[in-house]
Amino acid sequence: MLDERKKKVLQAIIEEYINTAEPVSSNALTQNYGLECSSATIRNEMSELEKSGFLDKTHTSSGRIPSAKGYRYYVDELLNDNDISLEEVKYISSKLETKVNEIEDLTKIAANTISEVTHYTTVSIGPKATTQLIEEIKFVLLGTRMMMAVILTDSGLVKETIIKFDEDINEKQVETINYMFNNKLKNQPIETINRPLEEYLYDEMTYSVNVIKPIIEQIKKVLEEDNKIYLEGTNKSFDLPEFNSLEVAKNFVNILDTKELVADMLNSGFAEDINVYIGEENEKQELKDFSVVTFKHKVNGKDIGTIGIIGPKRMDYSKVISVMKYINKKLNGNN
Amino acid sequence: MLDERKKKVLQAIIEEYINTAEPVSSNALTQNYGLECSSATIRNEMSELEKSGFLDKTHTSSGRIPSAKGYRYYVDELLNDNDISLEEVKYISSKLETKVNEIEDLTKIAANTISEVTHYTTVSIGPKATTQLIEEIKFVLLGTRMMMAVILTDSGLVKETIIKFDEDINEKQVETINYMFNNKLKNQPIETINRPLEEYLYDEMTYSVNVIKPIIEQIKKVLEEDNKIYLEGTNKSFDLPEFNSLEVAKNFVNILDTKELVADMLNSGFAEDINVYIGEENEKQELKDFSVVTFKHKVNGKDIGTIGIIGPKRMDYSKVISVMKYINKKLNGNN
DNA sequence: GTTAGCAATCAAGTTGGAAGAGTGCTAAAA
DNA sequence: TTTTAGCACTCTTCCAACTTGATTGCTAAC
Repeated sequence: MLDERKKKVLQAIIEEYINTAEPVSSNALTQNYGLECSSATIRNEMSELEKSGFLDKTHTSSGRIPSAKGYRYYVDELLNDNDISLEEVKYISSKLETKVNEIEDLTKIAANTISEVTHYTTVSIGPKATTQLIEEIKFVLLGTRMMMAVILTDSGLVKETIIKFDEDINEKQVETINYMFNNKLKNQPIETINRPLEEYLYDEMTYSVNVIKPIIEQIKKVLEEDNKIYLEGTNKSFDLPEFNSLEVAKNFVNILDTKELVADMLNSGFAEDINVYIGEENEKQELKDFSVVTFKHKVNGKDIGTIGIIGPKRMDYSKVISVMKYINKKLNGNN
Repeated sequence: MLDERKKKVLQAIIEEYINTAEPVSSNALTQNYGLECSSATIRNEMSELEKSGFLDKTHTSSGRIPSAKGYRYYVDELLNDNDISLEEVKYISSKLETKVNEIEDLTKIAANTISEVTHYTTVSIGPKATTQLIEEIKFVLLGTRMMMAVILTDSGLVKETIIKFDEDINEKQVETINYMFNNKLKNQPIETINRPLEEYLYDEMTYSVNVIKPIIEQIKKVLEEDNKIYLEGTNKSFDLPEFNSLEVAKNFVNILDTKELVADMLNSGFAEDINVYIGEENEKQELKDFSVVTFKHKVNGKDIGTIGIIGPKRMDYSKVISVMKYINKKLNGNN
């Protein structure tokens, strides 16, 4: 589709623009990109790349900037997905070796690492519990009218919640509840919790609806609720030249403040891939001036969490994708 | 110190400036503030207020803006701390009636409510566990090498943490650990956990250091760590005219991104009061262009959480303080 | 003590070049 | 046929001069 030199020119323009955030002139490319021709020739190539829609101009006599189509071609065909230095590899490895007790902390550490290495803002979210199996469910009495339920899923996710009662509960009851719920739910998919209330009561008439009902309701609530979203390096974005525009800065803060938007953004990608959404490719209008790169990381074949970068369309896709690939590999390797 | 008319003029200037964010001219005050005199007289008063340090000018022929001293006088002497409408009272009451299972959720809801009513950004943090008594401590086995510890404090705070072991643990051991730790720590202040390792082992030699040590370490860690900080309405600040300055916006994002700074800010206030820090009154340099208002809310005489507003020095102190007082009262009442 | 009137001050917006960066086109060279 | 040099043209950016309008401070009269 594009001949070799056009590819080279396009790649050079995109990389120069990523570095400088300024429209790229034909002259700028003759200096450092090893294109064996004059600026006039490059101008001709640029003109044709513009006609084919890979480049845009801000005004008649300006240099070129990549179009959405240009970025897309770059991401699909031209980028180097191993753009990661030895120092970065070392830094990432040491960060990921941090001992964690909860699997969600791993996601947070990975998101923080990505933000540190790429200098972009990252967002992350834990896994939806609903995709998993209940491995174990435990109840602990706290005081006399309060109980904690701890649910362990097959991929090591731990969810806990407090349940309050209108009547006193004793240790004996808790023991039976423990037995009963594990009996019904152990190694079952999460939605098993939705069985009719009567089924819980059928075997164990000893316990009143007043006890069973709040337990089920609260467990359902905590398993179905969206996970918390963690932001890392919000301020890093504010060092980018794009953020000299107040409108851009404000949109960005609005996006990060809208948790549902961020959650949708993170949940929409395909599980197997690194997902790249460039500008208008984002489903959400609000994101049209930004690029988003996300990936879900897995342990034992189960989704553990999703991490995303929100940055300018002029994002360093090579670096971002390289780092994400490396981290993804490391996380899977580290089981 | 200030005669009645000067007070009136100062109050009028501050309130006008809070509303408009523009330097206030002598003319502007003759319109709406019921000062029975001409602009020339007001100019004379303004001139004297400036000499005493209550007002500043941005340049020789500009209107006046309040100085830090002016704001301080306003907060201490002039403001109306019952500046709250019936709608707001209703809204707040309904929000605070939300049923919560964890006491920290109450802090979050209150912070969110304050942000909604005042249109400023709020930050909130849970109580430091270290100020409380351990009411109960429970251990639950998860799998074979993982345990969850749940600690309940006397003010109803629940902390939980996961502990991993290098050797298998059985239910019998968990039972004894439960007994042993409750025996040593129940109704004790949190720092009791710091007793020498040998003391734990003295009575119960059955358990190896390999089991006891990670438990103690992890519990200490989780009790001592700073609570999560929650932000509400970050984007609300970006609608303020002050945030048309990129520098201000950037500083603001940097502040919110620095969790330690926000935590210090929230933890520094006095427990009994609503604390107001105007501009340079803030301990932290970074906050010198902002005002911070914080309060700790209590239940049963124990600190439950701290909520703060970060906004421009031109903050609507009347509204903010009125709302905080009302919420504080409500939270204590609702126990 | 208060006020009207007016000169002085200063920010902010407007205008009009001048400078500079970059393109597009043409015609010559390879 | 492809590449290149040269040059006119376009458009942004910067800056200085000027205009406008808001507001004060002062003075003299009320």
